[in-house]
Amino acid sequence: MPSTQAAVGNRLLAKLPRKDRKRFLAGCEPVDLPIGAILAEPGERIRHVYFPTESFISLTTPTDMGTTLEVGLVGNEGMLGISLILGVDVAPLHALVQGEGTALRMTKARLRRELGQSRSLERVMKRYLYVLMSQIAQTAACTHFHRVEARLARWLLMTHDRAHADGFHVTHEFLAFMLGVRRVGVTKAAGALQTRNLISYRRGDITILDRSGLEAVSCGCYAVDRDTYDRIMG
Amino acid sequence: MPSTQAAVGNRLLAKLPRKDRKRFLAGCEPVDLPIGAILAEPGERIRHVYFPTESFISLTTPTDMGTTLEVGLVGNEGMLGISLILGVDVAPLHALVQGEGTALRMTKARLRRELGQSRSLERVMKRYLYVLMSQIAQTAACTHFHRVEARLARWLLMTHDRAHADGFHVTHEFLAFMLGVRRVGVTKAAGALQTRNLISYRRGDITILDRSGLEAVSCGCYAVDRDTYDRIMG
DNA sequence: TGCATTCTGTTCGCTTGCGCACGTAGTTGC
DNA sequence: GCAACTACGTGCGCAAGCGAACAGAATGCA
Repeated sequence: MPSTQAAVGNRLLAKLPRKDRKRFLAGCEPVDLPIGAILAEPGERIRHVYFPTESFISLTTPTDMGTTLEVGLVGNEGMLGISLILGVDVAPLHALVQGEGTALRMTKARLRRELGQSRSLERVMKRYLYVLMSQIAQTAACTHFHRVEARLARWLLMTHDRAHADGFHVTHEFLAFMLGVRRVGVTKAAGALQTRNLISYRRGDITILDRSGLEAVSCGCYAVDRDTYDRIMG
Repeated sequence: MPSTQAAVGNRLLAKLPRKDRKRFLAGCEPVDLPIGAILAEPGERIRHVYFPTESFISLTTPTDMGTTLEVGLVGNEGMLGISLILGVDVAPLHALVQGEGTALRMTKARLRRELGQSRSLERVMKRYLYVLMSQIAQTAACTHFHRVEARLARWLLMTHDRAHADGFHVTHEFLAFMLGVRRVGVTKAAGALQTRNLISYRRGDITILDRSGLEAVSCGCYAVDRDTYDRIMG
């Protein structure tokens, strides 16, 4: 994939003016992110930032009892390592590759230099941080107030947006991990969605059949997130 | 209160170098924040930033069904309106004065100018944003996994830190609103804490009797937040 | 002093989700 | 072709929290 293509592949970078983008891309290294890879751990140093093109990444908070909750999802609409823009090179969250595929990667040092040279870059990254922060707050409320089925629907829609395909691989076990519930809870919720012909799945392969149906089942949180992104980034 | 005192009154501003702080304070206006005042609503324009000195402010996310969840708490260790540092003058969260008292206030325009003149100011604000973001993520997990009693204990500790007194005014009804649970749930949890002599309350007046006891009852989230603040800001 | 209001305590039946355990069907590997 | 493994389905009793309703106690105001 030529680098101009790759730029368009990440919607954040696509927003940069042509000249800035060209220089920025020259400092990026294309990488393939394998599923399950851990790109950041809370409290640990950040070495690179990642701009997913095909891949997507889950941001999770671990808790005392070993449970986990996904609080953010990063695909080609965003980036990983955004806290560098705040001058903090320590990761606040756990980052796990959830959908394998390509991404662009840049070193911390290089990013710092780029930020000094492009106001547009700084602007885009700042705005994205605002969106991400809003998403985390929304997730906090959603997780508390909404039922597993609605939350699952939201998760599927968010993932669908970032997966560039109607089907993707994810087991009930993994979903339970992300949603912070039991595997059985996911099995039930997913079964209900399948019965209504909104999705179909088979041994880890989930296919989205009816997006608008899912939106109806999901809580409003999905729409809120999307609107926030459009309002701030658009 | 003379302005140098007021500076020390807010721990964020206290971190500025003497010269920057002096100029910054000259641009601030001391205000009294009455309990219940709404200083920001999601989606609305931000006009001022606030640096609480005695007062403290709840950050909440409203949901579709009229319920609410507190995702952050701002006292003299922080500020309200931090999103301006990201170049977005639209409030992401609802801000409600929870403890009345003094604060310093600055207009959006003036803050913009100050940010252009003081790298220290920018640095401090950026780091605080990181802390706040971490706190929101932590709250997401806490709210989902921990029982009302533990969450209440955490809330009381956080508020105690910001109230500058062992006693403060808050009803079960209000607490329920913040924690996103029924009033009855708060009554039960608070009753349990009172039975163990950790707190005492009477018609809206809560007094903290045993901080370390509360820390034992609370989930680890309180300690996590405090440690993050110290690590990043200290 | 009396009445309305605010705040707290308690009860009842119900739903969601939990932990645990076991069953079953595809899939992989020797 | 059989064993081992992975992924999904189901059932059980249990606890937390919900919605609704009502009762009592403290306070404030007329």
